[in-house]
Amino acid sequence: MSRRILVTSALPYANGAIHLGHLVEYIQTDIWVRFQRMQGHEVHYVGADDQHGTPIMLRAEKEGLTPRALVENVLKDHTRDFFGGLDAQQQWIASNPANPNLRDENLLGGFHISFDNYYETDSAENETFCKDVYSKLEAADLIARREVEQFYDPVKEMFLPDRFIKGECPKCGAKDQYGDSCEVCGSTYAPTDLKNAYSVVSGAAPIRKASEHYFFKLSDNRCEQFLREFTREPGKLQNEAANKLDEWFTAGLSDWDISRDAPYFGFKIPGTDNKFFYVWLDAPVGYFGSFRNYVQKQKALGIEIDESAFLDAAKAKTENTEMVHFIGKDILYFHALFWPAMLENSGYRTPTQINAHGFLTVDGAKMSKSRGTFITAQSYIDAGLNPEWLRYYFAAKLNGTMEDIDLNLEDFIARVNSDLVGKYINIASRCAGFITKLFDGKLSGGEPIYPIDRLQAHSEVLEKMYEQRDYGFALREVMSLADEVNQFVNSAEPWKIAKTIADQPSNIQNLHWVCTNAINMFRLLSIYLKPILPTLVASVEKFLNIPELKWADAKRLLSADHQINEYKHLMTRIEQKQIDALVAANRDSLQATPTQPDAKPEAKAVEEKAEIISIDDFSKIDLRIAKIISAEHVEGADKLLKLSLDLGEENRQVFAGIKSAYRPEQLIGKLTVVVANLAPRKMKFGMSEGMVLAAGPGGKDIFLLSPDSGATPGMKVK
RNA sequence: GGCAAGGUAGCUCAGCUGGUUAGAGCACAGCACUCAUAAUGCUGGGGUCGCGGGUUCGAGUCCCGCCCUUGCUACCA
Repeated sequence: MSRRILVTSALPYANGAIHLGHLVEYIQTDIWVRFQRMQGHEVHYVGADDQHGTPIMLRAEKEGLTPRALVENVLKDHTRDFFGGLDAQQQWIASNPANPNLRDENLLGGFHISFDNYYETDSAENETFCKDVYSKLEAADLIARREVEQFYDPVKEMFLPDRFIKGECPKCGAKDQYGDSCEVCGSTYAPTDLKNAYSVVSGAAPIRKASEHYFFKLSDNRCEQFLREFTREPGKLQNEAANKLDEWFTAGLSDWDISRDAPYFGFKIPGTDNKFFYVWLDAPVGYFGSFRNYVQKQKALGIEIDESAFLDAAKAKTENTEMVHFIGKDILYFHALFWPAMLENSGYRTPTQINAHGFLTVDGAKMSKSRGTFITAQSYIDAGLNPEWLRYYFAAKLNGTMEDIDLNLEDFIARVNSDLVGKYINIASRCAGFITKLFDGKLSGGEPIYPIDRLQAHSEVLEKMYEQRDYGFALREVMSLADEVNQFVNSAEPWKIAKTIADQPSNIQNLHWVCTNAINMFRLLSIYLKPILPTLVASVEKFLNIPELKWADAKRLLSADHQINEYKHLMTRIEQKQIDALVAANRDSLQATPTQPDAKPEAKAVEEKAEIISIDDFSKIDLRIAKIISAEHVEGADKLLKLSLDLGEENRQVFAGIKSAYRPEQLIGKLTVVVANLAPRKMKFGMSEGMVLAAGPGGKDIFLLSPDSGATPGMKVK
């Protein structure tokens, strides 16, 4: 039975470039979407840029642009990275508006994310939906208003989100800490607890100011009852996701603040002068906005899609349509609590399935600009790397759980080269020559040879794995089938048969049949890989001279006398130097152009320069070279390492907040610089008699100062 | 801190409801083959399954504690 599915990927924030971390999600979704299309299901895959909110407003101002101009620029970049730009997408759709399976894959660029529509949240369609949802919630008495007191920037005349306030940690006194938690001592607190707080926007001291806010009454019984059932419905969420959400029920749901005060880039709340919908309200609604926009565009092409069958609660039920979201584990709450509760109470259909995936690390660590592993989609394409290499590698790692996946660059090269080129492509490469040279490209007939039946029989289990998003399992199976095919060719030894033809002309049939079988096996593997490798398989279809492969084609084999085309290289290998260049490019470009790829504003906040001091002031600080004699973890401390330092004359014990960036064994024997006359400080874990100097924003990016060789412990720094 | 999840060969990962000498791919060593972009096939070395307890005839698999990694923690997005 044919399914009807509306599929979404989370909307990327229009405040920076698409990077490899984003791509995990789009590739995961795209593979699932393409698989469903190959099954013959009706799939509508929509996405959009998430364009509202304070960070975008402020960034636009900094760049001297209107927010609208900024998000339009970003939209161009995002769509270029995903599929080669909106023009390319339109051409792709126009190549066969009705059937995505039959569109010309080569028209898509970027990472071949096959959105049927990619739109924006700052759109008329989205605004209409937001207002409609809101008015229905209001009519259902699910909107509350109450005063909220917040920090306010009197210079900038705006309310400040947590992340735009810094100050001293109320617990340990560390400076320049954000409004929610201290990176030095790890304690969490409210922004109102900060001492000597200042606005990151203007530097002014924020004042407390009250304002009326609008809340979605999530605490209402109707919401809680619904959500408790919703989150535990089988197939709705991964188990671990449902477990995680229980936390919120245990803690008790509280109302959700959905308004923001002007100035704000967003939609005005109906009936107010200066209140806007919080960006997280209009972002998921943006799925609907994009879908409506798509329905209209398709209509212009003469194709009718029944919008209400997908969006209206009652109709979605009778028409049995599905809505499937793909998201990152970090935004589970928004999609599994706020979003369904809003939909349920405003007459819209709720999600059928919410699939959360984990995060991407590169070489086992968080993506880092200083290491060059914060790799943008654009830099990957520009470096001439094949997008399908990455699609394959991610697919090989994805398994349908919320676990993080690691892009190990060495493994990436090895895996793509050996699996894709060495095993799979090699099958066509080693057999096609015989067919072309000896048989004019024509295949033969006969009884199928083992293991071709095994390959065909795998269709079902692979189908199940794709459906469950366990692409890693699917690929292990496919590659082990590819191994069997290579074993088959090795044992059939067509090259030896070819040499016997002169003496025994009848052997030629045998040779023909062996190669035909191998080509058929190659075709079967291609079907199974097609959701992951759309362009490669498009080339395979051309080589085999066959129409676009569908999943059901695995039941059939190529007919006798079928004519194939001459084999040309289908895929090249990755070279180490290409990866080196990619990493280098990401390291350099970020130093040259201070772009802000982070969605989170704190990553781009510039450290304020301190006030001017005299040389006398500086000379008060006694800086000394110190050698780290020992370094160890401190029991119970999240951020600290306990260091023993040799200062020449004496040894000192210092607690340094560098645990997140260094392992103790890395430090032992190292020389560094220490503030020797800092007043000793009693800490929870003992006395700290000095301070080692380090630079960087924190987390993994802390860099200990070290002197050039020749310096010895105790030397004064001046 | 609380919660969710992870920690298995050098690297990346499989190991379902506990059951014989713990698996694969890559890397490494040897052999075979030469049709294929030095690809492929065969053989082999390599693991105290994070640490410590416990349950059991039997634990990588279940329970408890600890350590480490990641994420979330509601007026950040």
